[in-house]
Amino acid sequence: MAVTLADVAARAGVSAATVSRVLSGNYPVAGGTRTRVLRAVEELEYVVNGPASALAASSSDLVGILVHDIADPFFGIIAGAVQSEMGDGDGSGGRNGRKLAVVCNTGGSPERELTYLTLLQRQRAAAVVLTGGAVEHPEHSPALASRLRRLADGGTAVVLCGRPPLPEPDAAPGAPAPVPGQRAATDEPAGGTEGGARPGGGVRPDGGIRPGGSARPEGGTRPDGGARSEGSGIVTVSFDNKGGARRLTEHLLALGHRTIGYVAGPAERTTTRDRLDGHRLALGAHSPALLEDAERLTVHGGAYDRSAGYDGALELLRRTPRVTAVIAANDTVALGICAALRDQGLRIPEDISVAGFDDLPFSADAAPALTTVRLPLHDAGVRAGRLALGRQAPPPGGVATVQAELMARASTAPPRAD
Amino acid sequence: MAVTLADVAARAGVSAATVSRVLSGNYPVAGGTRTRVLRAVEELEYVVNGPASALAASSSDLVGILVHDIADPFFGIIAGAVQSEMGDGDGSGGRNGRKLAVVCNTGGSPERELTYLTLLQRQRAAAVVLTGGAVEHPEHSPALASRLRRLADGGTAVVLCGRPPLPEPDAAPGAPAPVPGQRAATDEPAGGTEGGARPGGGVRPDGGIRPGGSARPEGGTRPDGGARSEGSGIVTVSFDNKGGARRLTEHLLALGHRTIGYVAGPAERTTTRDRLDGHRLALGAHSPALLEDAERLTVHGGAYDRSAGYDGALELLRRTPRVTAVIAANDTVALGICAALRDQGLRIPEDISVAGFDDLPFSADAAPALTTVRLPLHDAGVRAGRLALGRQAPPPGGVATVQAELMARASTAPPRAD
DNA sequence: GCCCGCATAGCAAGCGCTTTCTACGGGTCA
DNA sequence: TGACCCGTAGAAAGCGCTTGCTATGCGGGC
Repeated sequence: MAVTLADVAARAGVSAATVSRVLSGNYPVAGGTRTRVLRAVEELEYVVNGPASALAASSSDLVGILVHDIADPFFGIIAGAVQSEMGDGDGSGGRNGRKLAVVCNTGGSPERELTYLTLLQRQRAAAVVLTGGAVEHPEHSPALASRLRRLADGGTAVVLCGRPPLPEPDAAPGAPAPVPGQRAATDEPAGGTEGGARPGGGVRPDGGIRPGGSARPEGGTRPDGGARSEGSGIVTVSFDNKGGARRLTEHLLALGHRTIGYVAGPAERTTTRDRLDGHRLALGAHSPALLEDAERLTVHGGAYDRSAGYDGALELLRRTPRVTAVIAANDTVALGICAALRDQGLRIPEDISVAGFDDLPFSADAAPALTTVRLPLHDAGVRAGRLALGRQAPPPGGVATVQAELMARASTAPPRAD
Repeated sequence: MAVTLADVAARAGVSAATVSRVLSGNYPVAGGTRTRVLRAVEELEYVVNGPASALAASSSDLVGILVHDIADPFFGIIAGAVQSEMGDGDGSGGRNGRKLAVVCNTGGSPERELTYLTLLQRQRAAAVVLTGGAVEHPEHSPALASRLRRLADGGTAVVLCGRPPLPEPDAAPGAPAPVPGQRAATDEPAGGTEGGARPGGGVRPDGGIRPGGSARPEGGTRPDGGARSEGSGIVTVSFDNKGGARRLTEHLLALGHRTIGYVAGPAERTTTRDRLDGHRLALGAHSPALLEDAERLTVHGGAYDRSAGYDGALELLRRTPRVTAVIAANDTVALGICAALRDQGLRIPEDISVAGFDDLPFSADAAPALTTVRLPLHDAGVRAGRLALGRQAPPPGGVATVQAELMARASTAPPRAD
């Protein structure tokens, strides 16, 4: 670990400053000098000290990706896509060439989500991408929103992918503390402290002055500067869960189903709610009567996993043996449902239809191939990645919505005619 | 971002040093002072500056987990397990409480693997866990080994999970030649490597002073302290791919199959080779004649994914229409094989048996339920995580092997009697 | 009653890098 | 020919935190 900038400088016969400049490539350095430095770097196998560099530059090349369940391909696909955008897209090769995109597994726990966010904030991450539905909780949601805004204020790009945009920080603008109960601007000294503590006054390159409550992180010093522009600097790539769910249910209705079970995900997830909303929208549009039964035909699982589907299907069958179709919270749940149904001696789709959501890779291979709703997860991830890096202009209003497409396959068919 | 240690110190009416000590909890601080500091931290919503802290302490709480394909549950499960071990196991809440475990997606590319390793080295990561089979390449392997050893020398714990241990750094690969004296430490317990690697000698904070001695078992302030001991400080949790594959083939042989196709993974992965070895071992043990056919009955896919299975199965069928069973590189590939077979009008297992490997969650839900070999991925990940943090003593010889268990299910049956 | 030692807290010196600001040589424009 | 400017490189001041060493206050042993 010993080899430092100074070592390289000595070897190349230049000053540390020059080496630094060669490495970051944002300052003119004569060709010969550059070559000499590069060779010294090579010979000494010099590797920049990230922390030191981050400290001095008050920025880092860490990008955090938060996922609910890393073992779930849904998140894996998104995360992989985001990560694929982190390379040095501009081929500059400079220090800002490559970001260290890291994925953090929250396990669906709001606390861990917050913990990771703190860790990321501690590292002064360049960007944070939160994937998957948000957890709606009267206590957690405001805490999360406030932490995200604090991050954004600190210059970290925040992107939400697969969840609804943050609610407006209602009331009094100008204060970074958006949440009512949240210690109102108590510590507003922040600005003052800064000024006072620093004898050097205006030396601070970025945050130093920042007049008023301008939420916008500093302008050009740091690469991500210009791109984000919406109020909070928090952009969203949301999924059309509602529309997709609606189309799926319409498909089932069109096939003739009238008693449609629904094995939903955890009630507090926005994804769960949105999909359910879409489902009921379709039901209601078809006939109010159907809507009345909806409640009874809905079972909430504790997670988006296989066993939730298995158990949910059993419960559904117990409550309403005559269901002719079951919609799952997602494809994984659908697989569990299929298993349960088969164990009960029911054939799919002859005796009962099953539909999933997401169109994960394995869905087309299920037997029978699963009818589902395709979400362009990869594309969404790519987009989120670009947004995070400021390589793409944020969508108007800061929110982009990606569409969901019905994939009608073999697991759904008209109900038996008996 | 403005609030610094100094701000907190000012607010609490103490010095920055004291605040630092309260936060890291490795130095006696009077109760009242501690409370005051903690309150100030609370009020100012202070968040440590990671880079600064890492720079000063020359250590960080980053732990990198490298995976080939983040969208593949195989890796997701391992990574999730590793990550689950990163919490503050001792509940100390101190700075060393929580590590930022991040997963990096190499996409199976050796270059990206190296790139990530550099990035991690740059961050002075506390540990690095490499998961999944290694890529065997005359150029890449030495480069990787050398980089890993450099990491280890720099104090980063390196754990290999699911791949064979690093070969001995045998003589004379002229290159930036890794560490001459290093190997000697093999028989040397603990201290050797550690002490030698640190020119600064007594500077290391470790056991340093720690007055008061809050009887914490873990190796001192800095985690990796004494735990790793094998020569290079690189430990391995390897999978018994060979044994598992062997048992799987034996199962098929016992059922009566004699023409067994094999859709393998990319040829250069150690996982591929090991599984194939196990397969052929079983074949050879049964009858040399079978071994002769093995070559012709093996198809290599370009990846461990569904389409490799689909295409591989088709190719196999083309070459040898009379195969009665097909073994897949892993479960995902098996699914692709099943799809192809079904598309060809073959029934599983009546017409042809199919077996996978890994026993991923969806395998039990496939139709028919997939016969496969179960690898305790979660356990292995947990173990790797503990090893990485030095929370668990390294296994003798630095290598632990986890066993594979045959899961005979419905996708395999005796061959048709025609 | 004095001195020693212990428990606490502060001082200040860095950690390795970035980034002004300054220095300097040579070419250019009057 | 002299004042300037441009292109380069170096000196040095931090970035915010950790930690060895030092200072202070107090209780107890002789």
